[in-house]
Amino acid sequence: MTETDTTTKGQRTRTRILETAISLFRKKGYESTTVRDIAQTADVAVSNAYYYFGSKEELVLAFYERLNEEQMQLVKRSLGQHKSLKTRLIHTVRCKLETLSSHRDLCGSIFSLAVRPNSALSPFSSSTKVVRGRAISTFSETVEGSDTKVPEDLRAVLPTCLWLYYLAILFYWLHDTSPLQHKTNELLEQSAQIISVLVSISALPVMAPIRHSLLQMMTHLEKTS
Amino acid sequence: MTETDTTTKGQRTRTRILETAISLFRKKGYESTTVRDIAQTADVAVSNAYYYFGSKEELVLAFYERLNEEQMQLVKRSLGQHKSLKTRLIHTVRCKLETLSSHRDLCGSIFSLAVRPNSALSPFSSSTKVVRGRAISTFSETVEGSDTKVPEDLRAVLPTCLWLYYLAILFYWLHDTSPLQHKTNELLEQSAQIISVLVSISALPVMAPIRHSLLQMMTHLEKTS
DNA sequence: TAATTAATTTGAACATGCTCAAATTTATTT
DNA sequence: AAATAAATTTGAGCATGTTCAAATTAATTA
Repeated sequence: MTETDTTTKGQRTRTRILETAISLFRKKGYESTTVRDIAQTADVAVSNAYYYFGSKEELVLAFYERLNEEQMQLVKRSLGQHKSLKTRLIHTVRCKLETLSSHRDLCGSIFSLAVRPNSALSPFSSSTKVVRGRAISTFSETVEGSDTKVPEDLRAVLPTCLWLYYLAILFYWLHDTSPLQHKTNELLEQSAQIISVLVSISALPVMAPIRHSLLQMMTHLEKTS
Repeated sequence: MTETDTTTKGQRTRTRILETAISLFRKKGYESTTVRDIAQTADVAVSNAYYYFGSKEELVLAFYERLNEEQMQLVKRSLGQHKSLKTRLIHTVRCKLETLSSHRDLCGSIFSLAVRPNSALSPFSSSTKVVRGRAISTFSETVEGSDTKVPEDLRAVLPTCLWLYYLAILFYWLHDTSPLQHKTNELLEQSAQIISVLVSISALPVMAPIRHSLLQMMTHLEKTS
């Protein structure tokens, strides 16, 4: 505790516990990392860990937020290399999965927790509003910077749609047992192709009713959740 | 144990445990129903329950299968009343949700379990292959009986697509806190509209590449999982 | 500085999913 | 029927997430 260290003892303990937890999660995964493990490694009583974090879930949420930051940075680093919506979308999703790739089982656990209604981790809950907003904004960039012409009205809802699309891919990826998850890769390329073609032709007269329905649906959904 | 009862003692115990479990799940939900609860109510030692069911999860899987049966019957009862793909799809999904409506929290728990990779409950795992197949076949009927013209090639993959679509709606429904889940209903109607229009125009030349991509994607996906 | 309040830490438990070796019951063989 | 094998049942106990009252330490007040 030097002179310049204005942090309180509790804050330091908290940080130590969190860092220990993340490190152990990285090393051994979620299930295999015991709260007792964490406490012992952080040189602290189990109940002390619970003084700072209400549950093991809360600990993993912190890790999740950190992964999110990594994802966004990795996406940004080389998104500019791609011009078409298709390749940009593939790049974005691929980067995101890349970030998660060394923690697949951990992500599975998080996803499972997040999917439970009333969970604080739920991607639709208000407690993840900030993180969700940032995630969606990533897809805004993916859309905005592309040379694919996107109808004005569609532009407003497309990022959210793509974020939902990403969640679906993520879900598939979590369950993909093929070597190196190559099946997810194929799914990604095929589906990105479909999406980009759909967006391209969305300006055609035949697509007008669909575009209209989609807009109505999305705006309605965003009203509350 | 009458003369006509050819069941073995074990079979009867197994059934008793299962029925007890389902009844308790219905009454108190998944989390609040303890294996000890089940065993005690079924007049059996905890370890005896584990002799018949490898885990609590396995018990809930049986419940899930039963709900599935109820769903299918409810769908069939009045599917014939609807002709267009759109109304048939809405009817099918609505019936399925209806069956689950009195067990929303339970379904949330099941869904959360099911979503976890390596889970026996996973909708993609081989242990749910039978149930999954039946669920998809329901959507086959939904498609087959409609007066909407579906291109031959699309017909092969559409049921699976609709089943995936149903899972998405189900997910939304689980998180829908609006009164009587009316938002889910709106989502259902809008999205069913979009799907039916997409299917209708899928035969048009503009849609050829998309249809082709979709087919390739779906057949590739179905190869293993 | 002494007293008091607040923040932090701890060890001892609890609840629940699950396992296992041993006991008991049922079925089969000789 | 006796002996043996197989199926069923049990109680005791483990592992892990979690809680809590009490102890200890740090900060504040009188």
